[in-house]
This record gives sequence, C-alpha cells and structure tokens, in this order.
Amino acid sequence: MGNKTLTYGNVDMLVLKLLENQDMYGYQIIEQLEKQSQNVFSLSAGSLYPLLHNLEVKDYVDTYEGDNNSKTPGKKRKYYHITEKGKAYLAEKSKEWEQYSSAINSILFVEKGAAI
Amino acid sequence: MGNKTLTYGNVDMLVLKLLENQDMYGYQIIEQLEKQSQNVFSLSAGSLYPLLHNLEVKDYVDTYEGDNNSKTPGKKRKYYHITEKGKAYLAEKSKEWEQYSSAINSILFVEKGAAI
DNA sequence: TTGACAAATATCGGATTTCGATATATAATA
DNA sequence: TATTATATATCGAAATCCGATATTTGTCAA
Repeated sequence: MGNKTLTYGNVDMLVLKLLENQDMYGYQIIEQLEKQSQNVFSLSAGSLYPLLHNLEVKDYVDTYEGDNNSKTPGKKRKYYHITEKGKAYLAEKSKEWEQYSSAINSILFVEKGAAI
Repeated sequence: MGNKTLTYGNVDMLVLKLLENQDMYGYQIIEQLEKQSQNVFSLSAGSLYPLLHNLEVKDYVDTYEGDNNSKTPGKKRKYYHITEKGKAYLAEKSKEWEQYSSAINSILFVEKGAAI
C-alpha cells in the first residue's frame, strides 16, 4: 500500500467487497482498488495473490479460468467469485469496521478538556 | 485488542491523542482507552510499554516519575508527556487516518451496480 | 504478621499481515 | 526480433501486536 500499515487486516474485506459487485481476476482487483479509492490504496501483487489463495482455502471465494480467446497478453486470467460463506464473512467484517472506525473517531475527535 | 488486527498501526496515534489531553502513566492509558472507546479496544500491557519506549526514543514524548507519597500500591508511576514533535506527528497521522478511513468507506458503501 | 491480592512497569517470543524482489508466461507492438 | 504490458505466483523480510511471564510494592484480611 502507499502507506504500508493502514489497511492491515482489512484488505480481505475490501477485496471481497469488490467481488460482491462482480467477478474479477487478480490484476483487475488491483486496478479497481486503486481507482475506487482515488489512489489512496495501491495493493501490490505480492500481497494480493497469497491473500486470494487464502480466501479460496477458506471457501470465501471460488474460481474459474477466463476465456481462451482473450486478445490481451499475459497469463490466462483466473476469475474469482464470492461464495455465500464469503458474503457472510464480509458482512461480519464490515460491521466490525464500522464499530472500530467509530471508536477511533470517538477518541480522535474529543475536544481538549471535554468531559468523558 | 478485542479484535486483534483492527488498530494495527494506529495505536501510537491513539496514545498520543490521549496524552495531548493530559499527561498520563501507562496503566492509566490502558484504562482510559478502554473506557473512551466503550470497550471496543482493550490494549494489552505487552503492547503498550514497548510502544511507549519507542515514542520516547523518537522524541514524541518525554517522561517523569510520579509522586513518591502516592498511596496506591505497585511500582512507581511513570508519567508521559507529549512533545511538540509528538504533536506534529499526531497531526500527520490523524490526517492520514481521515484519508484512509474515507477511502475504505468509499469502497465499502458503493451500491451494487453503481457507476464508479 | 504474614500471605494474598491489586496496581504498575517491563521484556520476550510468536503470530499475523503486507511488501519488495524475483520469476514465469504470453500477446501486442515497435 | 526485442521490448513492453498484462497476469499470476512465491519467498523472505519487516512491522506490529499480543500472551505469557516476571518483578516491585503497598494494602488488607485472616
């Protein structure tokens, strides 16, 4: 990431969220994440692919190979599709994120001298 | 923390924020953080003390020993006080947090099928 | 009075997560 | 034909946090 530690523990959630919207292949996820965050995040390939394998092992996604007749260069695309189990996990993590970020904000945005 | 990875990389910011409000000793920081986050965070001592030493090495805080005539048991309290350098660092990290969390939210809360 | 407990600080190794470097494959392009 | 862009993959290193453990010291109950 641009800032290394800022998405720690949340990348899987972000990836699953993108996949909830549509099936994607790895490289596409990297580009989409960068675009959709206005260049705040730029996930590296070395982070993404192990993470995707992990999501597959945990049955949060399943995969299929892309069209052979693709006219783009490079290795064959591998598409990822979120499972029901993945959706449930995503919902859980999203909820945790809301709770967590609001707790951070409740500490950051307390005025000096305010009663707590 | 209650949830292990959710505050990764942000604990120093939270601690400095508490110290911006008033000088505190370690144990007090743990209790205050728990209280002020409505029990969302519970920082462990094994996390806090190395972190405090690191903040001291970086000149983000300086320290002094508490009163000898304290009637509470336990080791002597060591108070931490935020420096100007620490305040500048806190401001920087807070800004990053705002940017980061809003980027996360912009990905999480996009409606299915919405144009991006 | 003495033993248990609570307050307070401290350190270490282990677990988790992410990144940079590197490798490989392949089609388009110059 | 060589280079570049696309695409997937793996590995070791770095950073951060926690659980377990240890130590000190004052209070309080038995």
